[in-house]
Amino acid sequence: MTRTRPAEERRADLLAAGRELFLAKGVAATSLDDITRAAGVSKGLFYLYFRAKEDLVLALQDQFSREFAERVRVAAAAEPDWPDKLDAFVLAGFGYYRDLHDLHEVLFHHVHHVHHEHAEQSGLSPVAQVLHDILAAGKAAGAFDVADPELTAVLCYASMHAFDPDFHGTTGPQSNARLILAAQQLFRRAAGIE
Amino acid sequence: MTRTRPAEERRADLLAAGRELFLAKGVAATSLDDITRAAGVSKGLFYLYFRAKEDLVLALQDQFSREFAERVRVAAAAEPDWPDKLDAFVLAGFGYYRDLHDLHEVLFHHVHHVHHEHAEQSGLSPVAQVLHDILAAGKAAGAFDVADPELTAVLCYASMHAFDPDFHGTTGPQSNARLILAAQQLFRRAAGIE
Amino acid sequence: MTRTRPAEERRADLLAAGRELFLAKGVAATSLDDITRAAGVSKGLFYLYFRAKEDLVLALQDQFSREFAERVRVAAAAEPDWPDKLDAFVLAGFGYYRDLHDLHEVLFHHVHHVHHEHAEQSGLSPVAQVLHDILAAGKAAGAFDVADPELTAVLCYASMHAFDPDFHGTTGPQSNARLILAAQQLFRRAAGIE
Amino acid sequence: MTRTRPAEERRADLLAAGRELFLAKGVAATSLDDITRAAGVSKGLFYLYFRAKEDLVLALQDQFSREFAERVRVAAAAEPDWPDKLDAFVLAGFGYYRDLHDLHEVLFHHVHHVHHEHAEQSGLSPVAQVLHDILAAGKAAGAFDVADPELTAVLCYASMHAFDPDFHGTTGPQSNARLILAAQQLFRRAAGIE
DNA sequence: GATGAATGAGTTTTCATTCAT
DNA sequence: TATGAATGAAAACTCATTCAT
Repeated sequence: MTRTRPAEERRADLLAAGRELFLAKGVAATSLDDITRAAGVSKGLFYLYFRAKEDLVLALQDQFSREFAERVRVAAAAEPDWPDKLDAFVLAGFGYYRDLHDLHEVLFHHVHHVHHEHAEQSGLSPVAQVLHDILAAGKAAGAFDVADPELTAVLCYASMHAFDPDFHGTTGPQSNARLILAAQQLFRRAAGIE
Repeated sequence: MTRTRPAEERRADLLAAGRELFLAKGVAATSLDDITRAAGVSKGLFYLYFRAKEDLVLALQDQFSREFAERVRVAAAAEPDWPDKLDAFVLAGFGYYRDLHDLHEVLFHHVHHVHHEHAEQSGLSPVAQVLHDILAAGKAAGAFDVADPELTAVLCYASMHAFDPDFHGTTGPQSNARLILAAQQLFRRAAGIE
Repeated sequence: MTRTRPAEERRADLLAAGRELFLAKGVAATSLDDITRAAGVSKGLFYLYFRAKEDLVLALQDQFSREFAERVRVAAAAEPDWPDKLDAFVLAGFGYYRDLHDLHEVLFHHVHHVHHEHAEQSGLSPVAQVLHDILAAGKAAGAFDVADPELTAVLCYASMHAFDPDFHGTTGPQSNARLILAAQQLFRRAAGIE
Repeated sequence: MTRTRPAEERRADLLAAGRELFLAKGVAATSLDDITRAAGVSKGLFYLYFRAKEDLVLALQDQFSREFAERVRVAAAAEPDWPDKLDAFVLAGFGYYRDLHDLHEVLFHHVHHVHHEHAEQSGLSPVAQVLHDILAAGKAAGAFDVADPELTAVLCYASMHAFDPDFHGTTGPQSNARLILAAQQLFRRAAGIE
């Protein structure tokens, strides 16, 4: 079983295994043994692709942030009207967040004092940035009325933590629908419409 | 130094030592040796008060949630007018969240699968419950206009994650003021006033 | 088998186990597992007495140097006449060196560039120092004729490396006698007598 | 870069790389990766020329001993008079020993039980053999007076360990001169002259 | 001949937990 | 009640060696 695979795929295998296991058991509780066993490779191979366990976490963080921001950006961009952009943002965010919130928590909070998650550029998380762009553009277009688009974007983004099933108490399909409606109302009201 | 102290105080000593150390170094990086040394007791004594290290974490989680909810409840109750209740809630929450967010992170995210943080009772976190009570009461009194007080409370509570200095990009006193104002506007709009 | 033993004895057990194993297999080839198994203790206990494997090596180095120097000093001091002092020094050194030369090699040369074995005080090894004291005193007493007692002591001490059975080719009891005689002749001639 | 080079050169490259790295970092701390990278070849190729890492060490030990013995032999042979032969032997030995002592240590002491350094032939190290030849020939010629030329050669050779800068305490050019003089006096006296 | 991706046993070290005193 | 010496199962990481290409 010493088959040589393309480096790209090996790396992807390890990322996938890490993602799955970190999600299931948390970063600290997942050993390198777990990861390499799940990826079907030897322990030594891991160190050919990552210098340490922490490197894998970092790579997954990067992957996560890019994916999430791209999803909500595309969903909002597909709508021509401003209120619809907000609703689409919420809906897309709900889907992604629901699926991956746990991964987010697990990836970004496993080490204390190291989660400067979005310390780059304007200091905004990629997702908050997308929402900010929408709010600012809508305000400039005269469609929205919001005093502080930047921090309102941050607050609304934070409110999406509530999409985490562990966060709010209720479950079931109709509960999802209620949550989306409540969030859409919140976002629209935050934008000063309705 | 085999002094017998009241059990209550022993327990409090250990809780205090754990709180301090978990905050400073994270749960995983804090050993029982650290905790018992800081509390000035032997390692064996720890197991007379807690069944495992995890028990201490659970006890601190409980302590944390109760304190936080009580603070915002009292702050809101002190205001007679409904909009002021919301503003007071936000202000008190901001102060508490800012101070203790690190502790929260450290306590609730150190191990996955354990942060069913508020899975008891109605499923609502104590803090979200307080906000829900305000929204529902205000709605019943005809002061608020909100479609889904429960989930709106959950969403607004979640938006307080943005109080985490690591979460939003900006810092400084005037940034704090902006954040509070933006949150108060959001909460009021969520309640259908303004 | 969780018997509590006096710390002194535990430490001595570990030192003895390390000495034996290092001698038998070398420092690098001896694992902590080997050491603790030989000492009949758990791996964890080792770290209650030494901070790392290297600490054990250092402790053994110290033990070794003190013992060796003391032996030859006492042997030489027991003889009143100067030539006899030299012979006694050689004889005692032969016995000790024979037994422990391997240990010496293993302890002092296992790490490159760290063996500043006798960098203290006058820069002389304790053993060379003893020989130097004899040569210098004998010279002062008019019994010896040696131009450079210090470096001659160092050279003679170094010549004792030949006591290592691996160093010279021959073996057997009569070979030992020959080696001692040759060394005693060398030392006396070095001292300018005979 | 799959250039086929003459086997001799490949082998020499690997020996050179090993010599350099072992000297710089010690045998244990030098990985095969280091060696093959330094030699500019693949890891697999190494095993075409040596059966194991240990083989490389053995080959270097051999190289070392032959070189050293040849140097002192030539130096002594160039002198017609017997006392001068001894002095020349010491001088050449000093130079070589000083330069390469570190390499010697690193090669011969990295693993215990392998340094039967000169267990072949007559059991004498090549260097001790050269000195023995000088002493025996000088004795036969009536120039030297020494009871046991063989073991005296071994002892004198061993005394050259003192040429190791780490062995004796003092340093500096005048210290070197003193050491050489002391050694020459010792050798001449060992040979029964002066 | 030559490569280098892959292996996996082995290493040092940590620490939650137990239990004889 | 209270102690702290002792345990031993894990963890992260290394590296000599192999072998399909």
